[in-house]
Amino acid sequence: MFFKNRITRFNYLKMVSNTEENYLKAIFKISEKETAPASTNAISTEMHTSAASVSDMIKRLAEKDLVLYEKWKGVTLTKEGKKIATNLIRKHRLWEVFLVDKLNFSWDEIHPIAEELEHIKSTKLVQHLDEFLGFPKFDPHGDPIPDEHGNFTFRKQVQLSEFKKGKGIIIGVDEHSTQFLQYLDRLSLTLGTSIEIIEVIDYDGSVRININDNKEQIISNKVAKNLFVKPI
Amino acid sequence: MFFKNRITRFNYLKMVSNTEENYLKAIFKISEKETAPASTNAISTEMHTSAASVSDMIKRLAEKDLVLYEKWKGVTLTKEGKKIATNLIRKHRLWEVFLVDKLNFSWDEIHPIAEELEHIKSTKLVQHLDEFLGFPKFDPHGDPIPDEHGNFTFRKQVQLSEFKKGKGIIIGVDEHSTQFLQYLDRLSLTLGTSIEIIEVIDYDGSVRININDNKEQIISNKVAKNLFVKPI
DNA sequence: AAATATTTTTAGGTTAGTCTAAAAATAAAT
DNA sequence: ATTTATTTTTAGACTAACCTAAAAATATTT
Ligand SMILES: [Mn+2]
Ligand SMILES: [Mn+2]
Ligand SMILES: [Mn+2]
Ligand SMILES: [Mn+2]
Repeated sequence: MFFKNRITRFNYLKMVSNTEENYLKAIFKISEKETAPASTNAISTEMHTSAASVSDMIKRLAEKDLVLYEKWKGVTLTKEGKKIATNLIRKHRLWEVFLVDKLNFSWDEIHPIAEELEHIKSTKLVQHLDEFLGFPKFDPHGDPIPDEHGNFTFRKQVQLSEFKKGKGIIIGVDEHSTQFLQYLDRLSLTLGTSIEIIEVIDYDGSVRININDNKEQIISNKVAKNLFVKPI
Repeated sequence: MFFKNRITRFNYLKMVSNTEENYLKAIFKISEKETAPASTNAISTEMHTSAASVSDMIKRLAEKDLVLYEKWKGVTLTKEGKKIATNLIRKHRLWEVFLVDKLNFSWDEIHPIAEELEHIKSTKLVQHLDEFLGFPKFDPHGDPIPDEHGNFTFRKQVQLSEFKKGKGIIIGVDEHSTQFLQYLDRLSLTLGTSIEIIEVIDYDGSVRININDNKEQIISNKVAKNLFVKPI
């Protein structure tokens, strides 16, 4: 194959498959929670593949300078790898906004579709989509949408389970399963809902709350742990 | 692998890859122009793959009952294969409408993006997209968008090169290359433009036309062949 | 410190989708 | 009717992405 210029050749060599993108995203997500390098096992759990497959893939990614890898010592993303991962997350979350805001999907059914849409390659498409959506900073689950440079908007948020007293507004969820999100709908615990803590029950960590100043409700510790709240 | 019910098992067996979808679409397109079964060579040209690869793939598609195939005799789509192909075309053209109408792309840059988007699987997504776009019947190139049953809207159209006298409106193009479409933009020959034939030049089949009743222009026979016109 | 358990890597194999080269069948030309 | 050209199929090989089973390294218990 012949290349007219260095840039084309460079891009060709850096060509990344959908699968490789997914691995990079998995490593990024693991690195968000842990400071240590991502372990083979952690990646294999996230990707639902065998540890052997992960070892294989890690080598390919290291070969392409997308991760730093030393045998037995786990893996970290390079600048280039991180860029691909955050861009994938950016696309995923923008498409989720599109599905909810424009196509009237509900927040519990969008994730698997965005999982496909995130791999569409055109950068112009992403820019136009971003503009069409009004440059949203958060997705329908309250997760921040990185900008084109990979910078996330931070905001102070607390797990409801750690929120001992006072009022707050639900601004995010830490679990994205359909089951959990539909249960939240049933409890009217959607994003933007205001919550007041009435009582934290010592016995099991359940929380008695007042929703939108008009309905009292007890929610389990597990639910409380998966809700992010902004104190007001 | 264990299946709880017949339907799941059925769908699993009928699982079709992106590549298989692309082959089915190629066969469909060939069959639109020719009544005879699609030849291996025709498919290999359309798919930019070797004839050997096509022979291989054809066997797999026949195994899945998506095409009828007899060695040396070419291939035709089964009902099931045709359904997959038309659905793919439906998705492709709906996404093209989305890109132009909602994201302000121009008609010459949308095809390769739609080539990726057409493989997104959710049928609910297609329904919602269709509704969001106002149930369009034609895409930005004037090609008909099949409905969910695979039925195309037909309309009478003539190649401009066959249109000897009188007035008409441009309603479609037979070539979708960026180069051709950008050239049409330069000539102001976009969809909806009215055209009057002034003269057909015997020597090389060029056509002298009047565009929107205000500009005379000579266009080559090659351009005229690739423009579809509705007489008025 | 040894024994045991866990994690990670290697070895070897599979499938989808591609290729080139060569053989077989069909079509066209003499 | 032969010969020649074209088309199609087969044979054999390659890569990406997966797998299981076994070996090697590291971590945890006793
Ligand atoms: Mn998601
Ligand atoms: Mn999300
Ligand atoms: Mn197109
Ligand atoms: Mn089109």
